[in-house]
Amino acid sequence: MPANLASALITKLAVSNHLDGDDIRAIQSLRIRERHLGAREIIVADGSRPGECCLIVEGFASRSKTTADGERQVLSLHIPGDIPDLQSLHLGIMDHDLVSLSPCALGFIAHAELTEVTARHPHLAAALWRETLIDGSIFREWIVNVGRRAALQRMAHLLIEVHERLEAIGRTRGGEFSLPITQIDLGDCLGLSVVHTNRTLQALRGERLVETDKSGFNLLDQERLKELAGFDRTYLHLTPSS
Amino acid sequence: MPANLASALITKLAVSNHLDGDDIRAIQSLRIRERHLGAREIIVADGSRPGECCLIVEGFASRSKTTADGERQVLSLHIPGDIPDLQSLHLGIMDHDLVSLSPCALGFIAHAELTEVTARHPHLAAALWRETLIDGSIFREWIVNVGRRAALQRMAHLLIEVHERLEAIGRTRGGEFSLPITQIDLGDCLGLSVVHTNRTLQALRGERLVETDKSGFNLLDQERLKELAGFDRTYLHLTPSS
DNA sequence: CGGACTGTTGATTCGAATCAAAACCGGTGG
DNA sequence: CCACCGGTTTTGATTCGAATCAACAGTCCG
Repeated sequence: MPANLASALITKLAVSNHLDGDDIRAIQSLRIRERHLGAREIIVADGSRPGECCLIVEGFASRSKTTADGERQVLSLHIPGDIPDLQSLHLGIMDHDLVSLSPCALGFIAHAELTEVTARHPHLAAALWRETLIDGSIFREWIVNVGRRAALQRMAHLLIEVHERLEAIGRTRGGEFSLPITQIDLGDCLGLSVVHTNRTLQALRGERLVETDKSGFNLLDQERLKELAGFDRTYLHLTPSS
Repeated sequence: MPANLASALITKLAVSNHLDGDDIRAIQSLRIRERHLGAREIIVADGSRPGECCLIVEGFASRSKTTADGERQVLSLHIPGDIPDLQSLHLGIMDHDLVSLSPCALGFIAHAELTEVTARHPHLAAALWRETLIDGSIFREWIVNVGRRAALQRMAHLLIEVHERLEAIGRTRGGEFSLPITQIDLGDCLGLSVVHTNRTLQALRGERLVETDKSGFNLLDQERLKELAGFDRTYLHLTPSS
C-alpha cells in the first residue's frame, strides 16, 4: 500500500520485464511492512528460515558467506528495488547472510502474500522468477571475475557492473554513483586482501579511471574501463524479454 | 513419452521437491526430443536464443564463459536429470556456453511446452523455479570456492559437491563416481592453471584422500575431505521444502 | 582526549602462474 | 605391428601477483 515502497519494486522490475496494469496493481496491493536499519546490520542470517522477503527501498545491502576457517566472501551487492532474498520463497533455509551496507529503508513481504499473488498473477510470477534468474546470471559473472580476472580488471568489472545497474534505475549522475562500501568489503567482493584492494584502487585512481569518496565512486572514463575489464553487459539482462 | 527420458527428470526433481501424481503425469506427458552427442560438443552457445531447454538424460555437461582475453571459466557441472539451460526459458539470450563433457543422451523440450505445462501445473512450476534457485545457490558456493579457498581445499570441495549430487540420484558406489573430466577442464572449474591443477590433484592422491582414473574419482576418506574443505551441504538443498 | 575502525605504506613471503620440455595415451593409418 | 599424431598428464625451473606482517596516519565519535 505505501506507494513509495511498492514503487521501488515497480521501477526495478520494469527494467527487465514488461509489466501491465494488472501486474502493477497487484504489486501496489501487496502488504509491505516497512523497517529501517542502520549500516552493517544483519537483515537475514545464514541458517535461518525466513517467513518473508526483503525489498530494498533505499540504501545498499550485500550477501555474503563465511568459510569454515573464517574467510568472508561477498556474493552480491544490492540496490534499491532488489529483493535479495527472493530465493527464500522456495528454498526455505538461508545458505548465506544478508547484511545492510548503508542505512536502509526496507520493505518486508510475507511469503504467504507472495505465494498468493504469484498464483493469481502468473505473469508477475514469471517476472519474479526472471529476477532470480538474473541474480543467477550475475553470480556466474562473479565466478568468472574472481576465478579468471586479475585484480585490476576484477575491480574495474565490479564497478562498471554496479554503475550499469544503478543507471538502469536512474541512480547515477554521469559516471558518478553512490556506493558506501569499505575497502574491506570491496576486497571481500573481489576475493582480495584489504592491502591489495587498496593498492588496486590506487592504480585505478592513478590511471585517472576512477575517483572515490566516502560515499561512492566516479567512473571517469567508462569506455576505457569497459575495455580494460572486458565488460559485456549481456549478463545483466537489462531489457525485457531479451 | 519415452519413459526413460522423463524418468531422469523425475528422479532428479524428486530429490529436492515433493512431486504428486499429477506432477509426475504432467512430466511424463511432455514431448521430449531425444538427441545424442559426443564429448566436447557445444549444446547451446553463448549469445544464442534457444527455443527449447535441454535435459541431461545420460552423461555429463558443463557451462562456461570465456573472458575477452580468452580465459575460460567453468561455471557449473551437470549430471543426469539436470536441465542446465532452464534459465533460457525466461532469459531469452544465453550468457554462457553449454558443452557436453562426455558422450550424452539429451532430451530437448520446447519452451512453449514448458510454458504451457507450468501454467497448468503451478506446483510443478514452483519445483522448476526451485531447481533454478538451487542452481543459483551452487553458483554462490562456487564464488566462495574460487574467491576464498586455497587450491587444495577448493578441489576437495568441488569433488565432494559432485559426489553428493550424484549420490542423491543414486549414481555413486561408496566414494566412487564417474566424472570424465580432463585436468584442463578441472582447472577451469577451479580458476587454476593446468599445471597447478595437476599438482593439487597429486597432493590429494598423496594424502590418500582421492584416487582417479580416466573416467572418474574415488573419494577414499569423505570425512577427512569434508573436514579439509570445510564442506557444509546446506547449499545443495537436497531435501524437499527444507 | 582516547579509542575503534578504516585507509595507507613498506618489506617480505608464498602460492600459484608461466615457461619449457618430456612422458604418456589412445587412435589411426601405412 | 609399429610409427606417428594430437591431446593430456607430468616434471622441473623460474617468475610474478597477491598475501602477509607490521606500522602508522586519518577519521569519526562518544
